[in-house]
Amino acid sequence: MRQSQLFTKTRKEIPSEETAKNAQLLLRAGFIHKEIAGVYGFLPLGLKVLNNIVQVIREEMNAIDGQEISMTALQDKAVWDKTDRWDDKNVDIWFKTKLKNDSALGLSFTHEEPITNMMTQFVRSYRDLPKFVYQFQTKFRNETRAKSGIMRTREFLMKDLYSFCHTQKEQDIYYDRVKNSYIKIFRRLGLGEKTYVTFASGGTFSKYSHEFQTVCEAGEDEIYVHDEKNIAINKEVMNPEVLKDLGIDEKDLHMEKASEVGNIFSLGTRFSDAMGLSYTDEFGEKKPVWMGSYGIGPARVMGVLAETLSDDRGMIWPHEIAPFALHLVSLGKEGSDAHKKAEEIYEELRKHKVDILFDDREVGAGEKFADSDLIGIPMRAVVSEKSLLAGGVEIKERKSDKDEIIPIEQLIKMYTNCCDDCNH
RNA sequence: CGGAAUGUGGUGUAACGGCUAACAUCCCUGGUUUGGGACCAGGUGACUCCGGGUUCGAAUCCCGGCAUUCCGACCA
Repeated sequence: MRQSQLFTKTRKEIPSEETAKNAQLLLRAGFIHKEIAGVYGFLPLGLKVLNNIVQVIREEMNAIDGQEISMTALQDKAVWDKTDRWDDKNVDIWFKTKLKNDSALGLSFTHEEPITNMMTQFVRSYRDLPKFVYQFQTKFRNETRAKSGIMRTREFLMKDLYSFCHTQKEQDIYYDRVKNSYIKIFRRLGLGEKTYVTFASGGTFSKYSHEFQTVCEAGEDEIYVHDEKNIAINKEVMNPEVLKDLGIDEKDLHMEKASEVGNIFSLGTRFSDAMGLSYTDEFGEKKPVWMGSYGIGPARVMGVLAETLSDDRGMIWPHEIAPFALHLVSLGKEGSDAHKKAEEIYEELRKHKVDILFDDREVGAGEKFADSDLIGIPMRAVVSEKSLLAGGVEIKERKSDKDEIIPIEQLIKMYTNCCDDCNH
């Protein structure tokens, strides 16, 4: 895409009302737009990043036999009455509204009830199980206090996966598959080294659940990290019993602030019992369905990336989720040889469907470099008279200070000869 | 939900209770410049968050809202 066509602009100054680093950076770079406190929209660059995060998650969900659907945001009170989660005494974050005829409606804050209710229409026999269903869907939570930019908001995208199994054992096996899938996802999202499988409260139906916590100053949680075992314990459940269960010595732990980017839960039969979701087994006996639910917040992931993968000049996106594969910067004046060369490179790469941002604007070099660093595309290629004289284009990784001149053909090859091993 | 701070052109800031609300940036015109937000000249843009009150006079003081941010509580 041509940068001259982008409707968003970068800012030099930080909006004074934002103090969270992720919000400051993403607003300055033109990735997000704040509507009200805790409610953010995504602009072209930000939406590309969000969609890339979603795509990584989608691929991994499909890899563990997930089937993608989309449930509704508007919710029927009657369904939620069955688990007693409509009552404000039990769930105090509902946004509630009404139809013209006064029927009560709610805006979804999660989907256990409606999806379990829906599955009663499709699950009858043991032959119908197991099934794994997921979606990317907007959740609404009337938080008493939104905070930390896009990391704790009132309206946000969530990937929620639900598993429906014959037995507890089958459910436990799938739970482990999801856990491994999540580890892979956060590695692909560039957060692998900082994200820990964290023991947390399991609620009513299991001793523990697992949270995926990314070490991050802006995080709301406190976790105790065990470096050798590469796991952590949430402060909420930190006690001698947990240490004993995990065979861990307290002195090997160190406390870190962290942000919860994902969690996985065994739900037992709580929801299937309440909604009447059961199956008939091979002996004609009626059995409850065992369930689990598994969440990841893609927008929060984006916030955590902004917090952890950035420097004083701007963002440093990981390859797989960067808004573009390459930032092509032309320093030549319109009509100059350098500019013409840049145009040629842009068209050539576009022909090969390489997703690049082309800075074709008529502004000073300094401004282009500053914007390029702020936007944070992993690779920058500068075309100028100077670079052409030196033999081609100057390429530089965003995360590095070293640049290098390479022939134009080599640049084209880098982005068009893609193989399984490369990240372009 | 308890506590605190802050609301002034699009953005960032300034202005003793007293002149036409100032400066920078952004934006527009023209010129110059082209490897780290460069320079010159001119120009547009604000009922100072809203509603009351005090005063000869309010951006400034008082009261009430609303909004934003932070701390705390809350977060199957």
